[in-house]
Amino acid sequence: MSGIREQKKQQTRKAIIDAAIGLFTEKGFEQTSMDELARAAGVGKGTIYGYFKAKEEIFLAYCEAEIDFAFAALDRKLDEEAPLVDQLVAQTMGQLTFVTGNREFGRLFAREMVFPGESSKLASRELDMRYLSKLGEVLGRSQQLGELPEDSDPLLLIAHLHAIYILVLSSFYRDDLTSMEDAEVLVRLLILQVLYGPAAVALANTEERKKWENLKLKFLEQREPKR
Amino acid sequence: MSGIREQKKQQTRKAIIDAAIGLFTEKGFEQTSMDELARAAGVGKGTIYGYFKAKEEIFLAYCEAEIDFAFAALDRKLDEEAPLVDQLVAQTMGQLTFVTGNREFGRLFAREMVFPGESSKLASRELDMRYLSKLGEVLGRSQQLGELPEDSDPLLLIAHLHAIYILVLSSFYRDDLTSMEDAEVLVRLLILQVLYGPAAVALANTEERKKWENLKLKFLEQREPKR
DNA sequence: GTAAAATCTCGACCGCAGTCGACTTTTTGG
DNA sequence: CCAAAAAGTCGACTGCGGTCGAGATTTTAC
Repeated sequence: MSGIREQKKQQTRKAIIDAAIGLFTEKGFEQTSMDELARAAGVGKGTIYGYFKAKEEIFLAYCEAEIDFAFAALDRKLDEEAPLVDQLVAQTMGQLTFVTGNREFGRLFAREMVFPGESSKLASRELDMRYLSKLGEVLGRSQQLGELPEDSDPLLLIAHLHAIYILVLSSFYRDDLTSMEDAEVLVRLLILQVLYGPAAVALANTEERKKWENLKLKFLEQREPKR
Repeated sequence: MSGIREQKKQQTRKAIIDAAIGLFTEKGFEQTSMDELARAAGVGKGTIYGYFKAKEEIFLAYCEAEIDFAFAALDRKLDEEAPLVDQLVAQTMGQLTFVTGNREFGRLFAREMVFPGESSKLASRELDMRYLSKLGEVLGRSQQLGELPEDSDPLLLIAHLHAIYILVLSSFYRDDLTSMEDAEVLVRLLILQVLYGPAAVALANTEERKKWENLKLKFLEQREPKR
């Protein structure tokens, strides 16, 4: 009745997450063992599993904290007056920069978000909601301004933009993209294509098209030689 | 000089892969232990690591065999006379059906292909080459037939189609899609959008649009209630 | 206040992927 | 042909994530 138990539980939970944030940030996720984490949190190892189903779930809790921060920063930078394409590119690149900031962290995070296991399904859904609704706002404003055809379907566009984001993230982890500039070129072209159809490359400026030609060369080169 | 060694090595390698195919197919990847695999292959556990860097690498070798089979089947079914959109949808759905045939296998496979670790980067690159060149052929034919604007960039289109494939795969693993019919609706609409711009939904027939409306509802429903 | 029930805590323990170094087999070179 | 070097094989061992059940702590019921 008194709720002593509930109180303690909150404390313990916090202790675990705090310890995780410290250790993961310091030594990385894979390099932190559960024994270590338990010791740092001042609880038995078994206790942790009363709060989290798996190590991976602690990782997601850790991510949430980081993401809150990153999203807030992104929001501040977004310019609502800029052209639609620029806003979308900025949003996508912002996410990308954050996720790939630490390569190993990013890969784990991407894997969990894009192909979640049973245990991370809920967490992943919650996280990408925010991202999707952000895009929804941008598109909504734009549609009202007449930048988009009236009969276009916002959700379908969002799906597509999400697809682009995942693709670029994947390209990064497959070493098809090696710099953020390259990534931005690809993102911009893909977004142009979605918004304006397959002839959209023509809309890019000369500078971008040159960069794109280089990117293509690099890509094909890496695959052609049958080795 | 005699090459006895080389010969034996090929044998051993084959024995390991064969054992893996048998066990993975029968009991699944995660349920098969390296000790078991070693016993089945008739070698010591340590020996396996002379042939493969990690369990995951054996998994990819296993995948290659499966994929060869699936691709051949797909090729036979593809109708070169069909409209571009139908061909692309068929190709994408074929892949999807294969990969998700076994849910757990598919998730592991997708994770390795889309966000490969250092050890699987090469294998993943080789595998998706075939898929990409397949799409390239289809698009090439189509461009010659004038179904596509002359100034569209095939590689960019391929990138986009790949993005769609990954997105739909992801949606499947996030339970946003629960049937292959749903998946096909989404794939078709996304492809239409890429080929003909954001107003393309209008190109779908009434039946598909109804299905899409249902899909959207289900999607939003699952996210709205703050629980 | 107390005894029974419910809940939480703990670390020894399990099964696993991957390593290591002692041992065996093949190749080399004189 | 033989001994030294190189290459390959092996399973006991290590460290890890996750489980389990005995015991401690809180809540409930009277």
